[in-house]
Amino acid sequence: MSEEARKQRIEEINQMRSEGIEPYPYRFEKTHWAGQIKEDFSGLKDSETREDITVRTAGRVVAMRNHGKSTFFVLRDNTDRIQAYIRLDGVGAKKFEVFKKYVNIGDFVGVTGFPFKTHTGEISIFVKHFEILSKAIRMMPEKWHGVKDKEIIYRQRYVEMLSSDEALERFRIRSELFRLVREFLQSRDFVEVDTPMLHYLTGGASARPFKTHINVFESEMYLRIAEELFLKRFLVGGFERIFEIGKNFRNEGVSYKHHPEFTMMELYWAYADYNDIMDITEEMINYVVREITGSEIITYQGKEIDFSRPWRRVKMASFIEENLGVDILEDSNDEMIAVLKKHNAEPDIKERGHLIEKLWDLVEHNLVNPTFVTEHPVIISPLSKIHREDPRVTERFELIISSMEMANAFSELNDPIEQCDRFLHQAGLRDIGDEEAQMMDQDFIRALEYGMPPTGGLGVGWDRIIMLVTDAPSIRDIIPFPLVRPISFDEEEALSNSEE
RNA sequence: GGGCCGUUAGCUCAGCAGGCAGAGCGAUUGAUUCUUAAUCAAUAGGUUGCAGGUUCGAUCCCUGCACGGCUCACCA
Repeated sequence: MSEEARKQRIEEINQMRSEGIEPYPYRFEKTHWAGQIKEDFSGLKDSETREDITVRTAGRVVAMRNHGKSTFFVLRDNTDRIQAYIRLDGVGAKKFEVFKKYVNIGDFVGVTGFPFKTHTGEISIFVKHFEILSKAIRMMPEKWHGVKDKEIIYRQRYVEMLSSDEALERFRIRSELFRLVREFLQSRDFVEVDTPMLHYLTGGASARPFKTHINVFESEMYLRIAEELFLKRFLVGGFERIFEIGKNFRNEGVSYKHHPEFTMMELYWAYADYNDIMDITEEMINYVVREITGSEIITYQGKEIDFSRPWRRVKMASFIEENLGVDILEDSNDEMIAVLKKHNAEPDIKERGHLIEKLWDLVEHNLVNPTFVTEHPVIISPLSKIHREDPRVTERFELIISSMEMANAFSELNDPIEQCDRFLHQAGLRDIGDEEAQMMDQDFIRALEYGMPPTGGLGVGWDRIIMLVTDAPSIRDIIPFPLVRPISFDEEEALSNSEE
């Protein structure tokens, strides 16, 4: 039937044109948003009209209640919904017929009229003129349950958005969050820069990259897994406070907190160290959360998360030792393997760094409130400076909230000789089959040889913060168009049903 | 990749110990000039995800596949 309904709509459109009505006109001038009208005229008394005022607004028709010679319908725009009231003696018999015949739920309509409040107290527009602005030929989802099918929600996000104010709000918050982050950083003299997404070498993180190929240079390329190494070249060049917000790509698993394409922000602050970065991270995330949710304490998936400062700080080695009784700084690999075996979490590669990462994974889920985990061993931190007081660890922290790693930061290693050694160690890992180990980047070393100021750097996975502030259970819920398994359009149409 | 669950009308969902496939919304037609999940009357709408098997007969039982969700593994 949907197919039949669609054909009927197409037939209607032809009919409209034959009557000289354009179903897809070019523009409409709004004087008010729906939300504005509600706000501006909230003071009206029931049944009060303001015929002296003319408002013009437009949106999608999301509800229609026909009464014969009058009709109530609801327009939804990007601010709110507003009720409109059209009646025969308001627009004339001819136009009223056009409305009844051609305006359906789902169409975009522009109206001109005056504001009034109904007997029952709803601010509405009394329609004097209306224009059909765009005809929809597919049927809208169910009006109060909306779309629940995850398949439609992820593959046809526009359908979720057009039928769910909550979905619209979720993505509005996403945008608002990045606006707040920029505002926060710009007010502290950080400059937004951008670096390439196509790399000949991957670095700055441990992850498997997506491979691609560039025809002009007949060379293999990778989509970036981090911004880090290019941003540091900015520091060599003379920038002192920079940040970049952009997509990174990691050719790895998908889970509620992992998505192959995600939005990362990196920030570099010359003459600062990881303690300064910890402070600014705390301040920035606390600010963003407060601005968006209005509170320092939020509920995420039924759990309370308290963002009030200062945040807890724990040393990685102490935290692991407290929870698992193994010392990642002093105990032997065999001792660590024994503990991992007990938890059935032995990694494939029995190299010390991997063992430490594995042990960490076992305890990470114990952290709900924002917690800085600090002083990571040197072996798993190839881009961090050695700790000024303990040569076994680095000046590094990760921020954990709700068992998710939200940020990673360190006093950036700027000693070119040592950086070269660290890369060599990573290269050794690649040789023993670690596809995630970093590649030697000789141009980056060369850049460091020209001198980079002491610098604190930070990476934040904002997608996950957005999950928290929107109470979204999965990262796919806050990425507007998440990656989905490809299926042919025919199959997809079979799912949403319709078509040819 | 493993385990569990799911896929029925455009949407949200029922259903059947194997026996002509249902409701609400939405759509169409009609009535209705203050409704708001409007109301009332009528109509249309389905290869029950796909392919096999068992059976007189399968939406239902079995197998395989596709897609999705959760979870474990993997992974910042």
